[in-house]
Amino acid sequence: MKATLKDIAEHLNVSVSTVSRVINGKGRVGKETRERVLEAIKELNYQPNEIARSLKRQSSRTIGVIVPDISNAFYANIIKGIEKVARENEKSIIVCNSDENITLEEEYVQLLAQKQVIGLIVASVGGNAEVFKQYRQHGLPIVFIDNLPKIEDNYDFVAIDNYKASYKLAEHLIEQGYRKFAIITGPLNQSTASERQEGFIKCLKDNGIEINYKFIASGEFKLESGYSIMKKWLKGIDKPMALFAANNFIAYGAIKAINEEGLKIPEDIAVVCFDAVDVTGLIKPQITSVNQPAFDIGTIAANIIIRKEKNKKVKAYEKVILEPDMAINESSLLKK
Amino acid sequence: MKATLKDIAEHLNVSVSTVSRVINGKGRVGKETRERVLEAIKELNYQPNEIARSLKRQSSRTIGVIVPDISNAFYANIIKGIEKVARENEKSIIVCNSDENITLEEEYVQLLAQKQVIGLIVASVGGNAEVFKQYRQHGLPIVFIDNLPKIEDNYDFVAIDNYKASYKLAEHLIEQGYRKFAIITGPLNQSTASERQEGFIKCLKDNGIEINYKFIASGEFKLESGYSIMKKWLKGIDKPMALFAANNFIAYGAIKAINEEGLKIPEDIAVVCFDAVDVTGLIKPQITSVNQPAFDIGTIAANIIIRKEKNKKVKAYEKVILEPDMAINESSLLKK
DNA sequence: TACGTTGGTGTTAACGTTTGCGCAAATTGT
DNA sequence: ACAATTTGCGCAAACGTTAACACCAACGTA
Repeated sequence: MKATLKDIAEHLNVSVSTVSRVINGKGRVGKETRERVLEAIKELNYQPNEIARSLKRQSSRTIGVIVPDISNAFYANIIKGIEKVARENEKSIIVCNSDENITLEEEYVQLLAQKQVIGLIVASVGGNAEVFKQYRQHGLPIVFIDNLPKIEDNYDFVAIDNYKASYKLAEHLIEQGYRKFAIITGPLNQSTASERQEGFIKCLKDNGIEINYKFIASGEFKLESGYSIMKKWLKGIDKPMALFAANNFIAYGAIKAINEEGLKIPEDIAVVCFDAVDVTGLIKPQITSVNQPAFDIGTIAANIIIRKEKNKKVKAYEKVILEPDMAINESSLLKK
Repeated sequence: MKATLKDIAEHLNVSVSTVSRVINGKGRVGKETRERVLEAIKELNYQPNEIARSLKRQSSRTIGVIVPDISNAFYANIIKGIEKVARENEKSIIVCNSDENITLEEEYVQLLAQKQVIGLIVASVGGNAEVFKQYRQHGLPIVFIDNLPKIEDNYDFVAIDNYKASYKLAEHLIEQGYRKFAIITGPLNQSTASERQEGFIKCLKDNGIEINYKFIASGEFKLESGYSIMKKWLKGIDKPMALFAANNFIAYGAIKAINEEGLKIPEDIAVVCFDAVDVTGLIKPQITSVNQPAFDIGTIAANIIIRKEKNKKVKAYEKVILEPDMAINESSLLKK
């Protein structure tokens, strides 16, 4: 059906290697032959078989990417960043959705390894990196983004400074006059959840503010978690005055609960979180949020992979921690 | 570095084919040998080279997907649907972002064809399907989703009935008492844009409502288009009373303009559109919208590919037009 | 005349699999 | 006890490429 090198070669009565040389522009080929080959390629609509090439070259020219949720704009933008760098370097990417599921994530790691990807970029939902260990040992470069699983030896990692970012959010709330705080984080085995919580608490301690442990909860990074936890708290007599949600979905859920209880943001209760970028511009209230440079995280991670593949012998590990950027909005602004 | 069949074979003093047979569970292998092989596979952490397999099998077990924008939740959900079916059938997917760019789209088609995908699912941004023609001829199954490029012969296609959906939106607005309409669509060479416009206009005509052509504009499917076009209209003395935006981003932009001009939705002007699903639940006003079953579109499209690959001889083409589903919200509700 | 050079091309061996074929040994049936 | 069958396994070809190597012809140079 599809034309192969052999078809072209036979069609022109030359050898396959001659055709191959024309296509790759390597080695010598007579001018006239070259033109005849080029013509035949067009005529037969020849497309090189990338699978065969990959096998021969021992490189798939493909980067594997695993994220928890592709429909989350944060991850979608990371993917776009990766894709840009990949394109520039004539690589392509395979994206897998772990659906926040550690088992699925592991399956995908295996799948991608079998597909001989040149490297893996993973926003892992796992707490440790045991699974990744053996693949690394066998020479598969792995770059973690966003969440950093615990692992003994070195690793490549790209993320923002979650600790510092949360610290700054707390500072902002204190400055606005809030004193009674609540925290809803994600699964604490994920560094994104634990570091954000720790940074926030540290700031409270540094400012001599009492930590109210009954208003610290760990759920999933999902709307439902934010909603149900906040709902429960608001049913009590003692209510928090300012909420720190560890990601956007938790915040959305919490705000929904707050609205339902008829409370006002930010007068009755303030809300701050991570990653609440609003492409529509229509979300009310606009939320104070640390906005991660998702696209950049993607490009940086991809560049690490590219560099590693060019330089296979060098076994250096890069840890890139970006400065957080905070957008202050009405959800936490008491003073004008 | 990585272990191959040969490594295992040598390690055990058996032939490669024996090892291969154990792995694939095909052909006869003695019980004891099988166990020894299985053990060695674990010990050496053998992972089958999927590239070599694909070459030999003449199938990459991979579905290619091209969408205009992965960070649009609509496409992200389509991808999730495709991925689900792919997983169930032991296939994987490669997702490409055409960025609403027809040139990039064509590049990706070629790339995916070279990667020997078993089929292509494309939400094309092009007006015609010339590029796809030759690939189809060479036996590559192609399923169009969402937008249907013009093409002479048959094709596989999955989408909702855009014409009918827009007709229903118009009906709803008329029923609410609106009489002066504006339309902002996307590029008219895309069926998604033209059909939506036509369906809406047809309903107006059927109801004897005058078409105000100065309030019909075609831009891009982007926020900026909705914003600038609406802004211009609102600067005039004669203003429309109800807007039909052909997709969510156009609507967001238009609403931004409406808000800036201090007009009230839906009292001064109503807004309806396509695909304004709000995962946050916080967008104000909540928009009346035709919500496409994105996930289903994905699963259906993927199933078509799967079927085609099982049944290569059969050359049937499927056209699946789903019934539209409309969510009526405050952005168009005058009466209580 | 002979000899290096170089341009153009074909031959061949890989890359890691899968699989049809064949052969010897083991098992079964008569 | 001998044929017929079954079982277990190796051999080798193939999938579509690439690239090291070798070869021949034509040419320039000593």
